[in-house]
Amino acid sequence: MDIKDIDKVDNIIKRSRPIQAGEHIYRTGDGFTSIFAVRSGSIKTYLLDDDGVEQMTGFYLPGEILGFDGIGTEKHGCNVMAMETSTVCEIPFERIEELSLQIPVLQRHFFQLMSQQIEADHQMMLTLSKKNAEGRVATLLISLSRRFGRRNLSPNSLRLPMSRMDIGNFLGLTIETVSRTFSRLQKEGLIKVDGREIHINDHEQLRSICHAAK
Amino acid sequence: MDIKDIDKVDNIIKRSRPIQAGEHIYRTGDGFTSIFAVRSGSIKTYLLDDDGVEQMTGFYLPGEILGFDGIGTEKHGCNVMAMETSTVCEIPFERIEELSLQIPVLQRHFFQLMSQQIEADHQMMLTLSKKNAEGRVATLLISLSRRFGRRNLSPNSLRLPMSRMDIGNFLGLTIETVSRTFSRLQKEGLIKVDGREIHINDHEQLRSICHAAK
DNA sequence: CGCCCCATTGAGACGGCTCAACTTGCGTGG
DNA sequence: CCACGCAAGTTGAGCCGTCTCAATGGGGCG
Repeated sequence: MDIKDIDKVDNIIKRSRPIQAGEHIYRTGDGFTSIFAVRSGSIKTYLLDDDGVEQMTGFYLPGEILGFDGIGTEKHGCNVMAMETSTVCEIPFERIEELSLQIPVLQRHFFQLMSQQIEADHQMMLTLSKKNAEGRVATLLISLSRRFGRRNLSPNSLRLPMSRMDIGNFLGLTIETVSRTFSRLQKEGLIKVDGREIHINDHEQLRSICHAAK
Repeated sequence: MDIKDIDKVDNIIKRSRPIQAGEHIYRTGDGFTSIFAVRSGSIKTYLLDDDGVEQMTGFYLPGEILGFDGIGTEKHGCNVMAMETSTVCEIPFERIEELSLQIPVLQRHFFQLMSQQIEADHQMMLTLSKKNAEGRVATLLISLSRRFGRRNLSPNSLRLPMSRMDIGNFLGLTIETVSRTFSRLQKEGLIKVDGREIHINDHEQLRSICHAAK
């Protein structure tokens, strides 16, 4: 993309105000107008079905993009909440569509982003369907570590943006099982746990227990 | 879309030869060039990870579109196999991208299709994470019933295109549990099972046990 | 007919859930 | 300053649903 194109894209982005922990950016059923890029903080997305069951569908860190649900129906299909004070960029989707017609690489880029989301969701299906508690927790830690590393933060020392409850909800486990699993991994020396502070001692071994095994 | 546009789209579609049961359309790592629309038969997509663990990621029936994985990386991220003799239309993705620049509603349409795939995958995450065996099987049956109905087939009487093995793999259950669950639902009178032939006696009650409960 | 594959059914093992008690950190108010 | 309540996390004991292992029953096909 050349400078002029980047400028055009830049012009349609709205910088939004900070969002407080626990505040929603949008909810299921809200009209779909925009997608969002996380600038700081951390965001969770979750389904809330009729009988009140919650399913976390994703955690989003700075640099990541969310909101691709709801293009089909014009209504958002999930809830989006800040897990801590966060800022996001709002990107009006109609503008993106218009610009995409002029800038082919932009169109390609959004197809790619959505495709990546689909692949990530499929990996998550594998995790939920085929891994035991240790494998699920290890997979989450490796994922977070990689994403922290991409932002030039230490991949070995990280602060979990989410509660045990959220982790359990995301991974299909109870908070008790999450807690016990952290304790076990710590006892085995793979990680060091102090509340939300996690230190990864042995990446290799942690990665090895990500492999599916029920 | 006006007639001329429909014609343009029609011209880029390649009608492919029939594909035999068990034959692959593409595999993980193959270069991404096209998406596919199912014309007849039925198709399954699945991940195959390093240690040989398989995770079914979707079943596709006539009228449905697959292959949105791999746009990001230019390589397909899953395997795609015909479950019975099937025919598909191949739609070269570069052609779609070119046409989308000329026909805005086409671009919108593909964004919508991918968005719907994402929402369906999130629903599947909820199913895998929060439902017990009965709920998972019931959810699959309701989904198939709805999709058969959309094709003007009976929503009450359907022939499963996939084996018990595939169902178990998809739902994160063993074939034994799938089998036992079918038997239990039959004993309760909700469905009638005869191998792959399923008759749904009580839609209402079947739908009611789809609700999450572990 | 005999073989093989798929499906069904049973018995026992085990991982994660449920329920419950206890700890820790934090904010509020006396 | 401490007392108190509250929310989040940890740990233990027992239970339950699904997996594992094994035996048996068809159905299609050479």
